Amino acid sequence: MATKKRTRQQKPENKRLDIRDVARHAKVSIATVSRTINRVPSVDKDLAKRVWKSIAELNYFPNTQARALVSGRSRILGLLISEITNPFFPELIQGFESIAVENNYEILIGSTNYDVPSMESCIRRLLERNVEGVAVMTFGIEGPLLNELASRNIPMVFVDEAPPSPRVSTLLVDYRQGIREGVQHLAALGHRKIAFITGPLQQRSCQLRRDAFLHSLEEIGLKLPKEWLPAGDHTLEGGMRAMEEILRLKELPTAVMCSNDMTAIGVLRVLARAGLRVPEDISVIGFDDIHLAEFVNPPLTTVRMSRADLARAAFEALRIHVEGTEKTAKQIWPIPTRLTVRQSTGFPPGTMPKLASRTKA
Amino acid sequence: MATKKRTRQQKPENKRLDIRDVARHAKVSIATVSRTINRVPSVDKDLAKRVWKSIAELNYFPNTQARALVSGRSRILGLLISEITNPFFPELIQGFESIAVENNYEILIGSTNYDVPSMESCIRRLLERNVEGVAVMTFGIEGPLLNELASRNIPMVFVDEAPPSPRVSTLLVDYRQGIREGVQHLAALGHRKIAFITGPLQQRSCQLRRDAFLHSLEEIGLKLPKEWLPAGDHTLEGGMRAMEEILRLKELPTAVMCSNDMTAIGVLRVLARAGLRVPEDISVIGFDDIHLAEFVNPPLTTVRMSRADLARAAFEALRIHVEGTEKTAKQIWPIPTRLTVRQSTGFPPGTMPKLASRTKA
DNA sequence: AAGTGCCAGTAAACCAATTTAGTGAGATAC
DNA sequence: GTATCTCACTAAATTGGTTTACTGGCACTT
Repeated sequence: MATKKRTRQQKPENKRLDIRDVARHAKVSIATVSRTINRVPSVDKDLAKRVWKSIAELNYFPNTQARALVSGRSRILGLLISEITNPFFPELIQGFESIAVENNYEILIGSTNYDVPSMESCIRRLLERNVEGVAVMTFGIEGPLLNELASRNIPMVFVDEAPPSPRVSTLLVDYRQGIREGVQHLAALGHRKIAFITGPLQQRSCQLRRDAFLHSLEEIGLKLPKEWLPAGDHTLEGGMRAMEEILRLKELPTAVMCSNDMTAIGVLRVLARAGLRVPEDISVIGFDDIHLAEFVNPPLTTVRMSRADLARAAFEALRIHVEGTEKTAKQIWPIPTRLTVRQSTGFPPGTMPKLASRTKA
Repeated sequence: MATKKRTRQQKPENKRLDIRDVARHAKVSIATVSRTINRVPSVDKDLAKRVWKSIAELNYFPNTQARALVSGRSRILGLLISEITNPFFPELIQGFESIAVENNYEILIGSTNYDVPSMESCIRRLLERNVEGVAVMTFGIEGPLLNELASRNIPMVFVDEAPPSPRVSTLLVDYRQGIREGVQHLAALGHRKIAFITGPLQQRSCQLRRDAFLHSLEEIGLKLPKEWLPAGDHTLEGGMRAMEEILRLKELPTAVMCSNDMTAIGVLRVLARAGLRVPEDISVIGFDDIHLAEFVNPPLTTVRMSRADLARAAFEALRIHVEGTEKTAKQIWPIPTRLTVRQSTGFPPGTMPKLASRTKA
């Protein structure tokens, strides 16, 4: 008998602090504590003060699980990325996390590792944890599980991809601006032979970068042999392979633009091995402006896309649907890009014969 | 009347799938569904089959929050790191996450950003989400909130630091082995003047690396002027500053070892700027063997500490306390380190006069 | 044929919060 | 002086699972 009623009588010492402990301590009801915590305005000022004092004294904080269960809000957002070891993503995560945490959300990171099964398992994990929204920062809308996210009406945000349902937003990046600046920068230096190493073209973002490049080239009346448009895969190794491919060609470009910085760093590496100097023999431009770009040799001229902006836009796009009244609309943001000139770009070889001559060491 | 009982009668269409939906569908009791899901062995085989079939057909999965609430187990582990943009950590996260996910845990990442207030706020977040264990991969045991973790008896694991309570394990890294290999590698090449750039010495790990270096130097009878032991902070910029400091000295070392790879990459950068060639003019060794080490110019000779091993050890150390019967013991693992020789180390200048001569371009 | 296990099923307690319906006290209206 | 209206408070239902105590049916003992 006594043991049966134990739960309400005496605390099994190691128990977590309860909302009813606070209520008891502040000598008010449980509901009043709840209302105080949730800042319902009707609570009497003096009572609220007493409650806050008790909360502070007991060092209490509410149980997130219980809260999530009853309110139906997990306060968790999912963040789907390609691969955490690609330096672009940690910078993105940092931005997304800080703004999420500021707003009392926790984030769950899923790395799709560029393959569909891992992506499916990521999405399942997110579903099981009842995420309130998902920022998809990796490619691939395919897959039945993603449909499940949509069918559960979970808000999502994609980059550059078209939303397949309501409560799904798209973030548009203005690749044109930055890439045009890059091409014009090269052209102004005197370059006429410019190659471009693409990313994995399944990704819409990579198509858009390539198209922006081709468009900018056309604008200034330059043509591009199709051998000068090799495909990388946004990894360092892929950049190395693509550049090796270019080096095997009869006619070399005097400048190479890359779909991202990791590719460009791979390019730098291959050029250094081949004994070609950057920028004296060949100029290189990256894309993203990852932290590392400033520290490679030579420091990389690159198109900057602010990860902080991207993260913030992604969060706000989600918030509109998660918290707001906006239940059906889909929103679009334009993320700007700008060229950052460092030391991997210079005059093409031959134009300043006294200072730079093509020498293979 | 009718509306009052609605909840149990008809579903408000958009409601989440319930365990009782499954029970109804499989024509068994709720308890049986629960037992089946949790693989209680006493469940009748045919019944279990029916339940699994229903689960699959309805595409049901249990509500994690409700489960966590009643079972008292959140299946969330905390991972405290210094800074996600330091490439060491993404690699660590990758390892820790993959093993955690394999075991049905989710991880919550907290970046302490090298300052105590952020660390406190991270710990508070972890507490609020009811983490079952925390892997502390950054320095600083101080702070009342960390005591709170300990006082709540939440299992933790530290690297190189002494546990302040039971249910707290320590991971020991065998710095000696790898660093000795590095020093002996340099000595074998002919180096006698070796500098060492430390990390932030508040961290026990950094002290240990430094001590391992000093010990190895002593072993082979070399002395070190104290100007050759400048402090970095494990960032690239810190490495640059420390190397600039060394370059201002009257007598230069012929080799520099670094407390981590980011420091070494900063060193390479400063040396390149100063017109010193690596390894012809000066040899450089890093520590960690981050992915990037292979791709800098020249590829970095470095001491490898497997992030995967570290992550696995951390997870297992936590698991013992979280799941196991081991309620009070503290465990210790030895994580091995080995030298990886690449191209940033070579003979000291002057020893092979025909091939390498000290030239400042 | 009665007694004893052994399982599966039922119903209810429980976890820690939110939220709704209902209550009671004080203020205002008539 | 009583009726009515606020408004803040309390009590209880609810969320979706797990778990326990209890019940009932079937098989095996003796």
